[in-house]
Amino acid sequence: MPHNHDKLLDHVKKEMPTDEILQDLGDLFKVFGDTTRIKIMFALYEEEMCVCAISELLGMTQSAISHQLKTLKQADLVASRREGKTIYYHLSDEHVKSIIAQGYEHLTE
Amino acid sequence: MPHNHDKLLDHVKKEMPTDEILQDLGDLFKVFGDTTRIKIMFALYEEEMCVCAISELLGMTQSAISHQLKTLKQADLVASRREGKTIYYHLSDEHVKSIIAQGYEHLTE
DNA sequence: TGAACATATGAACAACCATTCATATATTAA
DNA sequence: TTAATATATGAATGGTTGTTCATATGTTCA
Repeated sequence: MPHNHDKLLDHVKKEMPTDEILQDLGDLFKVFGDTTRIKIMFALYEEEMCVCAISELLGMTQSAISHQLKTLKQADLVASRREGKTIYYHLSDEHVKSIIAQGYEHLTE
Repeated sequence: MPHNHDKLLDHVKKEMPTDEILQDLGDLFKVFGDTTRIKIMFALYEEEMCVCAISELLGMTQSAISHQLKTLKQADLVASRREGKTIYYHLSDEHVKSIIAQGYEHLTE
C-alpha cells in the first residue's frame, strides 16, 4: 500500500496561500521571465527612457518594444508619462529592483 | 528628423550586464512563472516533501510533478535526498524565499 | 490643414512549454 | 527472483506567447 502523509498535507495546506494568489504570483513572475522585458527593466533601472531609445538600445523594432511595455505596465512594473510626442517609461516601484537583485544574487553566488 | 539619445544610450549601455547574464536572469524567472512550480515552492517553503505527497497536495499526476521538479532542480531552486524508495525535495537556498516574498509584497501592497 | 514624428494595437505565425500517456529505472520486501 | 511501490523520462499534443507587419492614434510644427 502507498505511504501516507495526511498529517503533513494538513499542515502544508494550512500555510498555502489561496489559489488566486498563487496564480497571480505565477503571472507576475511570468512577466519577468523574458529576456527582452528583463533588458527593458534593467535599462529603466538606470534612467527613465522613451520607447524609441529603448528600441534603439536593444536593437529591436518599436512595435516589439511597445508590446512588451504594455505587458510590463499591465503588471504594474513600469509606469509612463507623456511629454509632447514622447512617452517616457520608468520602473513603478522598488519591488522590481529587489526581485531582479535577488535573482541576480542567486545566479552569481 | 528623429530625436537623438546617444548620450543616454552610452550611459545605460555601460551599466547593463552582459547578454549572457540577462538571458540567464530571464531563464531563472521563467521557472518562477508557472503556477504549478510556484505551488511546489510554496509547499516546500514549509517542509521537505516527497513527490507523491506533492502530487497529492496539488491534485496532479506524479508524472507532471516529476517533470516540474526536474525543471526546478535544473535551476538550482530545489534539491533532493533519497531515503529508500522515497525521494524528498526541499528548497535549495534562501533566495527562493526572498524572490517569492518580494513578488508577494508587490501583489499585496 | 497637412506632414512628420512617436507610440499603440490587432492579426497572424512560429516557437516554446505544461501536461498526459506509456514505459523505464530504482528500491524494498517476501 | 517476483511483486509492489516510488520516481523518472521520452514522445506527442494542445495552449500560450513574442515578434513581425500593417495600420491606427496622438502630438507638434509649419
